[in-house]
Amino acid sequence: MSNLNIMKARTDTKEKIVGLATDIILAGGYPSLSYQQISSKLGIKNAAIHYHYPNKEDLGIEVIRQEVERFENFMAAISGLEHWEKLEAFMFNYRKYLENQNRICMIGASASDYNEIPALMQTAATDYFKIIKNWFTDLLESGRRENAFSFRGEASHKASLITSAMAGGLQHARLIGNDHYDAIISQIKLELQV
Amino acid sequence: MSNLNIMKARTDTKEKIVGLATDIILAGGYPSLSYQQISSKLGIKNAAIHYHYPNKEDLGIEVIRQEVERFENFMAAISGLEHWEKLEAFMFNYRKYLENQNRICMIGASASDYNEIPALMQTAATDYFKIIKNWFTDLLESGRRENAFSFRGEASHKASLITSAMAGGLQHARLIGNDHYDAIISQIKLELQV
DNA sequence: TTTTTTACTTACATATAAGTAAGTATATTT
DNA sequence: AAATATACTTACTTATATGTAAGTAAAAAA
Repeated sequence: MSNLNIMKARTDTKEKIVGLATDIILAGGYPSLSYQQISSKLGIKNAAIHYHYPNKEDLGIEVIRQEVERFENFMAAISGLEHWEKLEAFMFNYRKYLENQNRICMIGASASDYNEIPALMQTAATDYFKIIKNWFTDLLESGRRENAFSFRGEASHKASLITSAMAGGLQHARLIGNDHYDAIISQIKLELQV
Repeated sequence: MSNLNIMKARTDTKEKIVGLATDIILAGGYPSLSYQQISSKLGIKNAAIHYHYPNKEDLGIEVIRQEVERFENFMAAISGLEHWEKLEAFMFNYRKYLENQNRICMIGASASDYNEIPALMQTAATDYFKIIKNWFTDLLESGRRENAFSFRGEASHKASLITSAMAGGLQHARLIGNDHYDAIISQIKLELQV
């Protein structure tokens, strides 16, 4: 019991650092992430962050790793749903970024700052996007086979279109409002109807 | 004659600064833009840039202003074309970013760094995107009316989908290769066919 | 109870960023 | 020919960034 609490205290700061770092990256990109912002918000010193994550790259990699982990858990959690339900769940999950002060998704943040992030983050982001794109391709392919979705052309092309439209839509919503994102979602769904 | 040359020399550095700044912003975002990079490439000193553009915001605004100007010239130049030709021209023009070392478009760069750019750049980017989206909406609407395009739903929704997919596609191409962007373009065109 | 580990803080090093003030050579205008 | 404007450079200021080395209090292990 006291052991449990201690374990919690031990990892509390470390977890909070990653949580805040994630937030900052989704709001302003990896280059905008600074030890100052994190330490001041947590009431600790910069060096405390370096203790847990020796350099910024380590922290950035951990942020992406946890994001991938979250998505894998999400995929597992909705694996039993119908095709349309899966699609809706994915879109609903994505829309949360918008509601959280116009955050964008990790893929979009990594891609737009691709030339400014360390090599290991680049490959981690690539791997992450491949997971998402493959998941979406499978969903579209099996959905069409079972007559839940209707669309022309290759499922992988359609998956490219939809994932990039969603990621781009989150970004553009910052410029012209959240309606833009919602319009994209409704258009995607409309065009998948049988 | 000598007057012309002098005029050219007078504005040469200033133009080169904006050109380089544009390139840097499309490659790494506005926060990655530094006076050092520009001055070293042009063989001048940082203060020379401050002479032409007192602060970074002035330079950033001029970059967007010139980008909008270019797009307006482009729209004017292709205004006489057929619907499909206009669409192809727009997509071809966009694809040049990819070929130029995976640059992204100005809208995508502004949107992903939205929280890191000055307020005047934010509104300039918003105005720019509205111009593009309206142009695209008009193209789709008149194209459908004249039976060149076929699609379900509202033209403005379809325009949102396409513009965000293209901007997002440029970014994602950095992660998984240019085929991703080409797949999006071919899917968009396939889905517009009558 | 002594030793060691954990999770920090203090203090500092180093780099790079934007921005400014004052000086200067050349070209242009008067 | 003298005055002025242009397009810079030199030299400096200030702020902020990542990162490191050494010290420390409390908890855990031996």
